[in-house]
Amino acid sequence: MARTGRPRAFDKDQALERALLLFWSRGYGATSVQDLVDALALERGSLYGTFGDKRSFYLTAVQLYWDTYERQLVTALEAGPVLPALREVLANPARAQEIASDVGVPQGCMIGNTTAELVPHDAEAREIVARSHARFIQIVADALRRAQAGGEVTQAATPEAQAQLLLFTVQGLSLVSRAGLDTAAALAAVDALIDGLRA
Amino acid sequence: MARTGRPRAFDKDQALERALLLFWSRGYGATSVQDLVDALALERGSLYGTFGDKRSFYLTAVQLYWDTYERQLVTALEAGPVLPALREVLANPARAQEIASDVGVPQGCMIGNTTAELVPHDAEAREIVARSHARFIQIVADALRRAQAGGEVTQAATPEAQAQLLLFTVQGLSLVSRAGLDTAAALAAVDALIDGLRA
DNA sequence: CGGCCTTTTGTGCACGCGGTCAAAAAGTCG
DNA sequence: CGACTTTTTGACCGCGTGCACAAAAGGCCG
Repeated sequence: MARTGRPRAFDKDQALERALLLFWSRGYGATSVQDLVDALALERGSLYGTFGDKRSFYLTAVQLYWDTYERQLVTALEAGPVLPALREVLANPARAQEIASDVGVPQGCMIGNTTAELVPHDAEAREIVARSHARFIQIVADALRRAQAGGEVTQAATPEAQAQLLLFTVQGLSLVSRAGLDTAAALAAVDALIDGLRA
Repeated sequence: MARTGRPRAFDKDQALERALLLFWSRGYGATSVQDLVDALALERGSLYGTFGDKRSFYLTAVQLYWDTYERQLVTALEAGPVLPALREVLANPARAQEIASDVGVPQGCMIGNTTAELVPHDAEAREIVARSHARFIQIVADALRRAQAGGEVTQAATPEAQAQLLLFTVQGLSLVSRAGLDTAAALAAVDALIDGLRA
């Protein structure tokens, strides 16, 4: 498309990644355009010209966040026993909290943060979030279906119900962790959940 | 203290309740002082004079929210079998979502909303939220301890771990429900969790 | 080399925000 | 009645925001 003209002076992908980190750690409202301008080392006009307004920029970043997360999720579940992998999926945010107690470090799940801050009054954000939820459930339910067939996971509930429960738990864990968390207690709770799924 | 002077022209408690509903449904950032002034039918100065600035006003409302919730929680768990009561505690937000799909109606758990929006950069909010979490765990763990002793609930995990898990789930459920929820699927997930706690 | 197209740069602006203040009003009490 | 206290009222302020725009700059192509 852009066959000619002055070349961009910054790396668009890298700028998006930096913006993702900023939005992730501070949230939408608490991140000002000026913050972005400072952190990305570009000028106001360039930002608007490249990414549109602040809202589109944020939504683009959220989409990138989810795409990255989804890839990791699929990889984690595609081979080996399912329950240990799921245990890791849940344990990760619990441990992340311990490490990243500094300010300015991403906290919680960005999908969850978006749910709380934007979804109630932003239809497009709601769509992105709802789609992410659906994808999570689909991926996890597929894995659980295999695990049920293999005798690893109880058939007391449908894979979909179990996946839905895991979505609730991981979202709740990420959220609660923002208020400070006893890591050991959180891991014990995760174990209790995983044990309840065992056949 | 105020033995004399011009009497207040509005009901303070009622104003706080209305503010609670507004903050609950829109969140902190999306509720402007002007919104409050309009909804409470009082003037700006009266608001600041009575409740302090917007942030204190919000925190007061959150505290009221939690006190009310805690009272209901204690009542629900103090008699009868524990698991059906816990099932209701979890099922309520799932069903609330179905009814309250209109705009302007409270959505999700206000503690969870506060966690996402204020806790990262507000120490006082973090304290309120952390205290609420601790109280929830304490109340639920006490009930679970009784239920374990009575043979209703499995002893495969400690009551504290189980209570922590229930906190994660109820917070996650409330959060996810804001993005729209299949009520039946959510209830199935709740059942899967409760079944996993059964002795 | 010169015209062209695109991005960059930096200023400028209007709006809505949270918050303040001084004067008027409405009670109480001696 | 008149002094005193507290609340009400409504105008007002400074600030930061999201956003637009005009001019300059940089690289491609004929």
